[in-house]
Amino acid sequence: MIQELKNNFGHLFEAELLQEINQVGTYKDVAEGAKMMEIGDYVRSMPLLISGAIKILREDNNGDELLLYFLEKGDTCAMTLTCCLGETKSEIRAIAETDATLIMVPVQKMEIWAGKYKSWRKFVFESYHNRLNEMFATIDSIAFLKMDERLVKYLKEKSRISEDRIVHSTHQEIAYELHTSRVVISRLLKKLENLNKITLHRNYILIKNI
Amino acid sequence: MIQELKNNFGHLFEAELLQEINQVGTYKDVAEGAKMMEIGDYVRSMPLLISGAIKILREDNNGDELLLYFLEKGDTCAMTLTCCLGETKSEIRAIAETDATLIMVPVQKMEIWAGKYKSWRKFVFESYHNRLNEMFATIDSIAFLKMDERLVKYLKEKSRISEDRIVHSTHQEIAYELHTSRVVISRLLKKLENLNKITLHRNYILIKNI
DNA sequence: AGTTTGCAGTAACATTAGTTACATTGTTCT
DNA sequence: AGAACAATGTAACTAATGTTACTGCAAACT
Repeated sequence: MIQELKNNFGHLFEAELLQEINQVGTYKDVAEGAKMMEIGDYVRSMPLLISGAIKILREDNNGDELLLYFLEKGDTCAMTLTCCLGETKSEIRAIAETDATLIMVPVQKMEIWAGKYKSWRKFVFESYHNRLNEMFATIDSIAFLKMDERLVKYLKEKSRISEDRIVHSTHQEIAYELHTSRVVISRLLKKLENLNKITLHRNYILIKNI
Repeated sequence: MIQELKNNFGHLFEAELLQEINQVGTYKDVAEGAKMMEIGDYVRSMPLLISGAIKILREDNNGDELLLYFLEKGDTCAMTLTCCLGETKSEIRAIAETDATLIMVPVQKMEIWAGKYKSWRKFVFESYHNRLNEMFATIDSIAFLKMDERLVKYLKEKSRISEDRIVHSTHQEIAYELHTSRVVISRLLKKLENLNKITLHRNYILIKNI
């Protein structure tokens, strides 16, 4: 198991820290679709993502969802970082986008390592930084783009994340994640199909050249 | 000067750290409207906000702006935190919303203190956490609210930040920050006035009960 | 095979937001 | 005062998005 750890985090952490992570961390496999964190949850351990992808969602008062961003291997969840320390609740929902493997590190270690290892501090800071930048990108999309452009970005990203030219989503699911209605998505997808950029099928979409 | 530092950050930092901050930090006053950071800037020092408020803006390719959030006393700019370490450029613009006072801390200290002082680590982590939460709130507004609701939130926040029931903005300025057109803002403001929630004047708006 | 269910296609319409154009009213400058 | 300018008010229109309602089709179930 230490090998996977080294593959994904070896360039970041020194051998000693890798050892520690391997000792105290527990490996965990999650299946696609599994809910890994819910809004309001208290977090007691920190996940380091070894493989797969996690999608991070936000929800409003009416239960409407919005996709914020994806986490990929080498990432961690910024939310847990201070939830752990600060005893605050999660503001977001995390769901496995694909099957995924992760290492769960106990909360206490996080702060100890932050004092002990410079590389750990760097990792934590950079994680925050990356999450912030993803949030900026998300805000750009919502604020500056129209729905058709957001849809194209969504399809590209979804395809990239799953390493598959087929996006396995229904129109309704896409509508949820972009926070719009199914009819709107169907309409825009049909336009993309007419432009020969995608091909529509039941339950999946083939990405051609977008 | 050490007194102001203690007032705002005394509950966070131990005496020794306060001393260090006071020694290496330089106090700086900025006037309302001053541009404190531009998109693409490299950041070489970290600001701790003593008084006043800073607005943080995002810009798209066409030069259209969007207000992200405000920083208030006791806050710091999350962007600088890793820009300093990572040598990356700023993704945002910072403009003094009111006259403000801040302490500029040299970059190098930031990492040194992170290893040395637990309270500093806590502060930095919490800063990130707060910024992330503000980003969530911003995304909620953009994604889930209609323009009239966003406008009401904006006016409330603006009034709160400046501690003034009068918002000194033109319709055009508001339109920029909410990324819409002046006509739309004028229209919605007029509705709010008809609902007796505000009173419109040239160059300013009186907040009554929103 | 027949029924039920979920997904997708589409028309028709409502609402919200963005755009253009122009009038009106203060302010500032000379 | 008169000219020039900035801010606001409003109408009329367009575009984008959201909503309702109904259709056909495919998969799943009995």
